[in-house]
Amino acid sequence: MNITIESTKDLLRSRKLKATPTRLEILSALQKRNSAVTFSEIQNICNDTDRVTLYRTIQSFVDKGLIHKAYQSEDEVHYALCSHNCSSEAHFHNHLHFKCTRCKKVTCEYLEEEVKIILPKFQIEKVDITISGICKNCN
Amino acid sequence: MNITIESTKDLLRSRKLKATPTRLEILSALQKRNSAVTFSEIQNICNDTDRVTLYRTIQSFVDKGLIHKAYQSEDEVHYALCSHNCSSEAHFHNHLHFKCTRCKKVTCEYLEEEVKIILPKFQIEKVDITISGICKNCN
DNA sequence: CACTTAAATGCAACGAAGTTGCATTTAAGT
DNA sequence: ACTTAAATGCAACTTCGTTGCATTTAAGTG
Repeated sequence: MNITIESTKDLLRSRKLKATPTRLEILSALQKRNSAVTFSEIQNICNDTDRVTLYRTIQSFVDKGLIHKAYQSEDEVHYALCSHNCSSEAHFHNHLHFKCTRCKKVTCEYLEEEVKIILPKFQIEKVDITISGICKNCN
Repeated sequence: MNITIESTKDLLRSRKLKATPTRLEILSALQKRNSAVTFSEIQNICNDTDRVTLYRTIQSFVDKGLIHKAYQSEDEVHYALCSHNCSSEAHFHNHLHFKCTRCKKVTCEYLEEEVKIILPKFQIEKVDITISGICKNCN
């Protein structure tokens, strides 16, 4: 499926978000790349948009299940596009976030074999896995 | 092995840190509990110590391998005592951080069966696993 | 196409979190 | 007791994120 401006507008509208220039800019930038973005990268993309608007835009995207937070130990929060089956309620699946120490990109990766975590007598609700190392492209 | 004030002082000195009252207070508080602490909890423990000193104390503890950051998605950074084999270089082992949604405590947990994460063509250097749910005590 | 309205934006101000420089104090070795 | 490098406290500052409010705009309606 090709990504057009119209399809991006429709995506926003389907989540009850107005298709404003700033939102289209951020969302299509995210669609074009395969890695997560930080707030400062979003600021660079939208040079003359007020930072308050950007904070609110990110928040609305998270609320509506368009993006999710992909945390990384030492630095900024990274935001990644949600996949299609991502809803507002369930952001985290059996995927993980990989931070490459060489190219610094944060990507969502999916495991062929599901991770088995056994904690007797605990109830597990959410699992976040963050890995750092050298990514496929840099290796 | 019993934990005495003297043994805590020695621990500090063995890492080339002066055994000051504030440091002893924080470190022995950490030794007494089985869960990680946040900065604001440290502030409560050391009421009349300047927050700048607390920031610097935490930093020195992290630098010297006494504590490590145990991140949690939504809230503050939590700090946990390092185990004995923890050095300044290698903070993260095959353990994970568990945040209980009921009692709010963050604890380090160890897996009997090691987690197997297979990412073909990637080089894995560090793995951080954070889990939320209901802990053993609350369950 | 003009009109309406709720949503989105920009601006100013604020608050919280963490940092830096510098003067003073203190732990610990001599 | 003396010395000195390390640790602390204070003041000031930066950065990050938030809130209130006035203005603008997307998108539905006649």
